[in-house]
Amino acid sequence: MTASQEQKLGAADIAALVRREISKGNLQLHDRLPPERVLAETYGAARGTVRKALTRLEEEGFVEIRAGSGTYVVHQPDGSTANAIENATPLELMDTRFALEPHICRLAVLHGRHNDFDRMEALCTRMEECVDDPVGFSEADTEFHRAIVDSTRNGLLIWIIDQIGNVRSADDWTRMRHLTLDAQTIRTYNVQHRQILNAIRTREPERAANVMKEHLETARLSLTRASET
Amino acid sequence: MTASQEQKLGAADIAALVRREISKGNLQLHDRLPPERVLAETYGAARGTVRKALTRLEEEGFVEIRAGSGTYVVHQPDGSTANAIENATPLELMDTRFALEPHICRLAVLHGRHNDFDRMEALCTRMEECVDDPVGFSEADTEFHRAIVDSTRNGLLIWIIDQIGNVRSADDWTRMRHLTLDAQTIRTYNVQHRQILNAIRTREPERAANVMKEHLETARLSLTRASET
DNA sequence: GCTCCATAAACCAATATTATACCAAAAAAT
DNA sequence: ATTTTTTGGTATAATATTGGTTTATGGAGC
Repeated sequence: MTASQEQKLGAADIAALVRREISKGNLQLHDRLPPERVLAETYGAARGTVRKALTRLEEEGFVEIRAGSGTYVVHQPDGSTANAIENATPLELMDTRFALEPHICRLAVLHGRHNDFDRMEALCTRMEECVDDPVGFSEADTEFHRAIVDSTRNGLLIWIIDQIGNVRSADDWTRMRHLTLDAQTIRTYNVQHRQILNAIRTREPERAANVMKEHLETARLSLTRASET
Repeated sequence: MTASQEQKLGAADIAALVRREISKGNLQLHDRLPPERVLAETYGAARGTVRKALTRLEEEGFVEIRAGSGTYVVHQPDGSTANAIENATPLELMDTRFALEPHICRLAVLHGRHNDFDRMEALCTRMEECVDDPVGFSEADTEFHRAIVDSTRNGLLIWIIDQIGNVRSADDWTRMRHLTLDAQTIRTYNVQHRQILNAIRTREPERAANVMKEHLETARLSLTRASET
């Protein structure tokens, strides 16, 4: 398969390698790949072989070969953010949150500042006023988790949570969610939110992470309960 | 490894370079780029070639060429995705991996199948053959972590790790990384990779997660050590 | 034997690049 | 205002690069 050492590379192998470079992003859209004669040398193959590989890639729609000019990349490696996110199932989402949010709490303990905590505090009170308003609660809830990740000052994490937030607001998905949001559940969530905030405020990373885990566990339970209905 | 070493740069190459400077933010909206004659010299090409590149970029809507005045940037790089990722610092990246990968190991224990493990196994051996080849090791390493997340069958997580992989392959960032990859470090990594694989194979979620944490801790250490240089 | 595939070399045709010169629009200096 | 400088716009002929094609050769597997 992957000929690691100095094996002979066939046309198919070379095609695979180049195809991979493209999906990997090393070769981007509109890039011109090296001349056939150069490729031949770097892959240790004859020009004819490289040529076969490229012709095949052209048929597959990865590249475009222009005589006298060169071979160019014509393929967006399905960067469609939308797709991976739109198609995410509620369970996939829960697993992802399980991975991210407890550790985010630890980081919030490390990097959070007073005004971050004030913002969370405000959101807690707002949620407590929404015991009978699932929609309002849901908005505040999203913002609360967003506030936590904001306090980490980690742009990458913030961006990821942001993207995930787009899933949470997907249509049928929110509908499902609201089913699970009776007053009792909201009250439980509120208690947990307070616990999370306190743990972060008192700078206890592990406790913060654990409380977040419990919180997510609760959320997962009401989810699976709802989907059994 | 774009074909941009000491080769002669063609119009397409120059267009690609400028396009990237724009997406990256080094050239911002309404900035004027250097005169064609200067660009020609800096890129080591004739003016006509630079000209072709710029004309093409104008057609693509990246720049606007005004006779007698100059060439100006007219393009907002799709802020959301590219920016958060391109601008991520190594430390932000480490924190993010700390959040994700241990839990991903747990999920791999739950959902992984035999052929997943076989793939990881193959990558382990490949890495062990790369003790003196940092570049080859680095590739295999990325693919190993990718294999783990693949085995979770969680499209959302796979997508996230994929995005993060793009950071890892950013230019100056890889350069920094290779500095830290002496043979000794690679050997340490290899041991840890084996431990991770074994823990997943024997279906021990917590042990898998913990070994992954250790692994990341090691990586973070060699990173901070490198940046103090 | 045969076929399939890869190699190597040579040559052709399409395109790109270079180097140079000069023009026209805009900006800057006077 | 006018001149000067800078900048893009255009043209051209020589040269270099690149894909396209053909041919002859050799090896691996059937």
